[in-house]
Amino acid sequence: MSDGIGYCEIRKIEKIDTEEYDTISRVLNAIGNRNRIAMLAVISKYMEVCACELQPALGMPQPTITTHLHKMYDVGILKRKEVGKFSYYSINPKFEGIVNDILRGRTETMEA
Amino acid sequence: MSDGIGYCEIRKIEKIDTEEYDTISRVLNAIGNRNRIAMLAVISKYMEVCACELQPALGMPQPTITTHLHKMYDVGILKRKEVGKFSYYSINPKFEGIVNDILRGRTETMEA
DNA sequence: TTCTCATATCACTAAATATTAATATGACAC
DNA sequence: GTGTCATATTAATATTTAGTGATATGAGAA
Repeated sequence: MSDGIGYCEIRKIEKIDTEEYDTISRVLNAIGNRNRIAMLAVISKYMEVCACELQPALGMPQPTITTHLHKMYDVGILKRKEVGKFSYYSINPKFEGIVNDILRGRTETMEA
Repeated sequence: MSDGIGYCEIRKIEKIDTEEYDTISRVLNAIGNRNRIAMLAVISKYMEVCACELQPALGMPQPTITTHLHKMYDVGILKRKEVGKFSYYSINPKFEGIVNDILRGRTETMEA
C-alpha cells in the first residue's frame, strides 16, 4: 500500500448504495430455499392452498410449514386468507411474474 | 389426533420432491443478498469488472469482495477471466435474463 | 531475486437461518 | 361449558452465512 488508498482503481466506479437493493434481496432470500420454492410450486399449481395441505405434501412438521409460509408472507410474496381455523395462502399477484419465471422457463436455461 | 395421520387433508396433494428445486434455490440464494446484488448491478453496467474495482465501489475489504464473487461464481452466475494478476468477472449469459429482471423492471412491480 | 500488489485462502467471530418439540391461541362441534 | 383440531408462537439447538484480519499464492516489475 503506497500512500493511502489500499486498492487499485482500474476505473473509478462510483460508490454504490447497497441499501437500494434491500427490498429485492429480502424477497429473493425468502424465495431462495428449496423447501419454500417447493411450497410456491404447490401454491402456484393449486392457486390457493391450506397450510394443512402442505404438511403431507412437503413431509415436514407443522411449525416448519408455518415458519416458511410466514417468511414469504412477511416480504409480501404470499397473501393469506383465514377461514375459520384454516389459513389459505396464495401468491400475491405482484409476485406472480417472478415466481412463474422461477418455477418455469427461466429455470431451465440455468440448468446444465 | 384421531388415528394415525396427524394432519388434515382437505385435498390430497401428492408428496413433492424438494430436491428438484435444489439448483434454482442455490442460485436465488446466491443472488439474494444486498451486497451481491449491488455487485451484479455494477458488473451488469460495465459488462466486465475487475475485482479490485469493486472494492472502492462497495466500500468493503478485499476478502469480503472475493467471498461474494466466489459465491456467485460457484453457482454459475458469474464467469471469470484472469489476466495477469487481475481477475475480471462478468455475468454468465445464461443468467443475464434473470439478473436483468431482478435489477430492472420486475423489481419495480414488487415495491410498495 | 526481491519487491509490490491483486487475488485467494484461512481462521475466527458474529449474526442469521433452519428445524422442531412444546405450548398457546382460537374456531368449531358437542 | 369441554374436547378437538388447525394454526401460531415460543424456546432451544443446529447449521449456515457474513464479515474480516492475517496469511499465502502468484504475476509482473525492477
